[in-house]
This record gives sequence, structure tokens and C-alpha cells, in this order.
Amino acid sequence: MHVVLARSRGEILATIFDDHGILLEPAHVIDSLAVEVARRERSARERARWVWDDTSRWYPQLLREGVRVERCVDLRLCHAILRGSALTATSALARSSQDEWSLASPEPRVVVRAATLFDDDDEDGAGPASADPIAEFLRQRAAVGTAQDPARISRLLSAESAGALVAAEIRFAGLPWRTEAHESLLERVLGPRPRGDERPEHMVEQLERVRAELSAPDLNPDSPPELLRALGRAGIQAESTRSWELQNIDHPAIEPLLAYKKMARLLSANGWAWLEANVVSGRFHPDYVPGGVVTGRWASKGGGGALQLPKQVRGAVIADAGWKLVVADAAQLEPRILAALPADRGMAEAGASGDLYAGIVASGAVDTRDHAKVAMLGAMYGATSGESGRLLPRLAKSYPRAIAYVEAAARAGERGEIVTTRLGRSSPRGASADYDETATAADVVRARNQARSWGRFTRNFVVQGTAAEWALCWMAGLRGRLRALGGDIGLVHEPHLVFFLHDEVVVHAPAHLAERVGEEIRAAAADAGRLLFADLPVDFPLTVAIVDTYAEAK
DNA sequence: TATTTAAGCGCC
DNA sequence: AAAGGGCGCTTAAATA
Repeated sequence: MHVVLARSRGEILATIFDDHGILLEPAHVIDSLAVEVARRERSARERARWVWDDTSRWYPQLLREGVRVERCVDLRLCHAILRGSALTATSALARSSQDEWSLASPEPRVVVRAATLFDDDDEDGAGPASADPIAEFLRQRAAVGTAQDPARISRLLSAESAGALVAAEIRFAGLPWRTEAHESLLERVLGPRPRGDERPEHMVEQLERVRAELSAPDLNPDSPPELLRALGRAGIQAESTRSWELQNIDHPAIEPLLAYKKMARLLSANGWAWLEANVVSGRFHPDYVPGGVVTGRWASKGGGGALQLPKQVRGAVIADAGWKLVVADAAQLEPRILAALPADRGMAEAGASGDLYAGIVASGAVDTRDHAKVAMLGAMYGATSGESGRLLPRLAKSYPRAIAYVEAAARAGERGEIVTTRLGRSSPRGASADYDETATAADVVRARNQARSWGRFTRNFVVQGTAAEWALCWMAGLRGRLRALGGDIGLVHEPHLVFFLHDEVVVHAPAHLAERVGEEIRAAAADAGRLLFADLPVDFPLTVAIVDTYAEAK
């Protein structure tokens, strides 16, 4: 059963359809959404799927009222997939022109109130909310119906929508963050917190060494052009001031300079200011954007930088007393996806031992584990030169199916065609790099480079996008399993997801349930593998760590 | 002065 | 070691 929710002049309307899309109850006003949702969610018989324009506009309020939703359809996210997918390209939806459903989600206003984060829901705001969700719901069902294998795209839509629920729940619950631990880390690395915006002590010390070694007493190291000039005057010919380039230079100024840069990064990205802005009541609330990346990966927004939390500060992520963090990481996910996509049995076998790269060495394709890794990265990203490019042919010889698969994706992109992930997310169409007889040699070169660059994108798209689908299925399944394990006593009282990082999840769990959480995470990973690849002999092993602090994992 | 772009670096 | 895919954020520099 589907319950389509709409807002109209301050009221909430529900329209109910059965699983075949037949109208059961016409639109009627709901007095209290939380009461209505809670009632239907309790009914084992009904199995409601809530259909709404945008999960981030509906679900946070329900969570604050203590109500969880098992299943939903996020019309905006599903629309984006259906509009672009090769599997539904002939549908009316895909052939229609851009409309309000194609637009990005409007910015929900967020205010800090009483030391808690709230979304300041603008209930009558513009955006998709003003469009008719019933018409869109029916249009999307029709689009799915045009697919040759509707189960495939349906699975993707379910996973995408479940991901939106997960993102909202993670944001609501937050990642346990110990301010004192973070502060003591900052003091250890940077020195005491300075007044105002002065440089911390330890940065000043390193900077003075740099200035002395470069004979540049007034150097501002935060200005790349100025730094480059100072280096030049000291006889250092650097192309840029990037750390990895400076690393190779033998000069007494380099070591303190790199130390300074490292500290400057910590200070500006995750220093005291970050802590004050992003940690509220012992929780960091990641602001994920499901489907925010073309490949289907999540993006994040806001100063929290959820997807870029440096390893350096993860020691501040500490489980509550009596609780544990269960950290699980899908080992070598993308190479395994690459093996699974074309059912490359040889590569799948290489991964069966647990270390895919070691397996590739054992098969004799390359000599060392490092070579295996670099060669695989080259296959997935499209290396054109260097060691990676040289190793690629050896990989192609041993694993022709896998390499042919990504090569085909690259060629398709170069021809201006779209490519599609396992479950049916398609790449955008690249700008065609055509040229005619009037083109100069430079134009031709430019067009060719552009085509190759787009080919590297489509090559990576199928792997990264399918890996993202796997991760969505993994989390969606895990979410259900955790709720069952927790006994439905409330999100933050049960084991619950608190962090996600492309191929890694963190669950905050009562200590006595931590072992069982680990088992559920593994079971969910096995389910995800089957959801994407049925009974193909490819497994997706995990490393699972039960820890008190995130820094202990890996 | 305000906004946009580029450099640099963090994550996968 | 630093090539090749995807991001977001902060700061400084460039532009309006």
C-alpha cells in the first residue's frame, strides 16, 4: 500500500493506493501526521510505503516526534533516476521536458535552538512541494512499467529512497563526539587555543623556522604565490606549493613548511571553530545529500564536511558509556564490483581469498601487491601513463572480461553515449566534442582530449555507481535488521547508524548487542551482494571492528 | 564591498 | 609515487 502525502494550504492530505496503483482512498485531510504514520507503521498487515516529494522535508519532523518510517518513496530522488536511466528512456517521464521535479531540493533552513539542531521547516515553501505528488507518483510507476526488467530499476528506487531515510536518521541521531577529546588533540598538535585569530604556538614555531631558512622574515605561508616566490629566491624551483611536490625537495625549509601546512589544515578544517559550529550536545550531525553525486554516491554539505572527516580527529568519536561503535568497512569494494559486473570468474576467484590484490599476484598477472593495486586503480580510473598504464595490459591478459567491461564503458563515453550501472542509474550525456573541416589542429586535439576525459568518467561511473548501489542496499538492509535487533524501543535507544563513508558504516550500539550488530552488518552485506548480482560467485568481505573510539578501527 | 574562481587538501 | 574517477570546504586571489 502506498500513502501519498501532500501539503495544501497548511493542511496535510493523504491519498491511498494499493500495490497495483489502484486508488483505495481519495485525498483526505490528516489531523496529525505523526499519529497517522505511527498508527499505520504499527499495523503489520498494512505495510505502508510513504510517498512524499522530498524525505528531507518530511522525515526530520517525524523523527523529532519519535516516529520512524519503514519504507518510503522519495519522488524527487526517484525522478532524477528515472529521467536519466537507459532502462526507462522511452517513458513519458523521461521524454518530458524539465519541470519542478527535476530541480534540486530547496535549502531547508537550519537554526540552532536550545543546544539542539532543528530544521526550520518551511511547510508552505516553494519547490516540489507545490507540485502534485499524486500525478508524479503515477507517472513514475508508469515509467517503471516501461522497463524491460522492472525489478532492476525498482530495486534501485527502493534503495535510493531507503538511503534518504538513513541519511535523515543519521543526522537526527548524530555521531557521538567528545569535545574534550577533540580539544586535547588540538592542544597537543597546535598548542593552546590562541586568542582571536592569531596562529597557534606550534604553528608559529614552525613558521619561524621556515622564514629563517628561506630568509623571508615576513613570509605569509598561506599565500601560495608568495610562498612560491620565496621558495624560488631560496633556489627551490617548485611548480606549485602542494605538499606532495614539496616532499621531494631536499632543503631545510621543507620539513617545517610541511609541518606548518599540516597544522594549518587541521586548524582551518577541524579546529576549535569547527568544533563550536558542528558539535552540539556531544553529537556531530552529518548533513548528507543522498544522490548528491552524479554516480549515485552521497554528497555532504555544510561546514561539518561529513565525508571528509580526517583520520586525525577520529579519536574524538567515542561511544557513550555502556555503548560501542561497530565500524564496518567493505574491503576493496570497487575492484570487487569490477569483477562482479561482467562476471569475471577469474577475478572473482582472485578475491575469494580475502585479499583481491594478493590473489591477482598469486595468479601471476603481476609481481607485487602494489603493482596489482596500482593496475586495478588504473583500470577503474583510466590511467594513461606511468606505472599504472604500463601494468594495465598485463591485467587485461589475465582478466579479459573485467578489463573489456571498463574499456567498453570508456569507449561508449568517448562516442558520447551514456553508460548504466547494474541497477539502472545512467550517466549524464557528455557535451559532444565535435569539430568540422574548419577546425585547427589544436581544436582536434582539444576535442580528442575532451572525449577521452569523458571516457574516463564513464569508465569510472559504472564501477563507482554500482558500488554506491551496493552500499545503499547494504545500509537499507542493515537499517531494518538493526531495528529488529533493537526491539523497536526508539531510534537512539537501539543500535543505530551514526556514520557512512561510501564503503564504510559506523553503528552506535549498546555494548551487549555489539557482537550481534557485527553479524547483522555481515548478513546485510551478503544480502546486498545478492540483490545486485544474484548468485554470482563474488563476495564482498567486510572488516568489522567493535571499538570505543573510531580511531581504533583500521 | 561582494561574489566568483583557483589552489590546496581532506575523504572514498 | 603522486597518473587516472568522484566530491566539499577554507583561504587567498581575482573579478565584478
